[in-house]
Amino acid sequence: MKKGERRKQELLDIAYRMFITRGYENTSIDDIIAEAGIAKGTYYYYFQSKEQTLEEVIGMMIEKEIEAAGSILDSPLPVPQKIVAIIASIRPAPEEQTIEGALMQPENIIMHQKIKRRLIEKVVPLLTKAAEEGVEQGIFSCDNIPERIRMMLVISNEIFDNYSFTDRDIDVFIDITEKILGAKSHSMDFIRQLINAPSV
Amino acid sequence: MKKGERRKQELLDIAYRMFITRGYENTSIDDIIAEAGIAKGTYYYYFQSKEQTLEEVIGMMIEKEIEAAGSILDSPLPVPQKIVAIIASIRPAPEEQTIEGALMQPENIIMHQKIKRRLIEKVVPLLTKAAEEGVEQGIFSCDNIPERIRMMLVISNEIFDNYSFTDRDIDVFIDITEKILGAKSHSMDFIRQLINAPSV
DNA sequence: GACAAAAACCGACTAAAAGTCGAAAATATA
DNA sequence: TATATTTTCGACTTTTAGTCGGTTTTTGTC
Repeated sequence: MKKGERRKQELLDIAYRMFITRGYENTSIDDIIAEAGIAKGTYYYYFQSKEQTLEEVIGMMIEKEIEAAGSILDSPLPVPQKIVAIIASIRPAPEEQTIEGALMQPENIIMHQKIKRRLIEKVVPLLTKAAEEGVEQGIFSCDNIPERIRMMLVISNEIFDNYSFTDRDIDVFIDITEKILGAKSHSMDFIRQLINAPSV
Repeated sequence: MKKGERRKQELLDIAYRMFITRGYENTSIDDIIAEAGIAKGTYYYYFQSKEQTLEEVIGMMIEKEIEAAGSILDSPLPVPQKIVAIIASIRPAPEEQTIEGALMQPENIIMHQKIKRRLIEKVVPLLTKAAEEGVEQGIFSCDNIPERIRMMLVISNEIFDNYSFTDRDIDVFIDITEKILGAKSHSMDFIRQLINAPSV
């Protein structure tokens, strides 16, 4: 009764790899089962549909990212750095965005979109905690924290994922972030360094 | 040499209607040609692919919406009202969102996403003009206006399109909008009425 | 170890849909 | 009328998701 679990995981791994390399739409079930060396029927023994597979693959990705975000939350970083680090951590990992740039490609809108949605749902509570900490410390000053956090996430997603952003975008993002949370002006300028530096 | 144009328009109209009612994914070429009473070959005489049809259908929609937005821009409304009215006007028309709610349904992510992208590109310049007017009048105070406008649009899209939003979302949206543009606090409270009232 | 039940696996088959193509019909042009 | 151009036709190909009845393998039980 354990073999099944292993097989399913194997299939999920293959699907994951293929989805992010060639894209969800460009990956056929036949591709997956060829790679796994199994028959159609076996595949459908483990999954109800291709879309359900996607759903589970995304679940896997999210889990990992949330885990990473959680450990940042528990770290001893200053609150603003924590928040920014968490936002940065939920950005698709390099291998997920660079391999043929599949994740952002137009043919992968669906996958990309689904990831974003589910990630936001999961991350809002974490960031809310961090922001509340900031309010207690007097660094931030605002109400309706979860709603504000969600809007921050929406902005950072759209700006940094979809468009080639400029320095002015960053300036505006920093300004807005400070104002959304009621932080002191320029207190989050450090974001600029984070963005400019690590793009190797 | 005119019959072709009419036929193409006819097909675009049918495609438009079907895409927004049953969704892009759920509409087959066969559906479209059955409705039009023509053969496959004829369809492909006018369109290279299904996706190109979608692209052109979206083009049609955008055109109309931009036209409406443009006339708002030229109206004698106060600047803040102008901006909000334009943002409201680019929201999918009632017939586009309510018929089976197809536009927002998960199976229509692609279409929805494409519309949003292209609409933002087109609307940013218009709203930028309005906002600049506001700065000249001393109602707003900010730099990097196009970038700020884009972020406003991103927020309003995400919040109002995708989730069932709450009163707190609206409060936060108003607050953020004021701060993004550097408007006086509570100067944009009128947004609340617009949202609560006209949902008939 | 025998054996039955459950789990895992197989692959030919179906169905739906996008897109192709060569030829026919309609229309314009000379 | 003859010819060229535009428009239309529909059978055909290809690709892909998903089904199904049957077979093999694994597992628990006596």
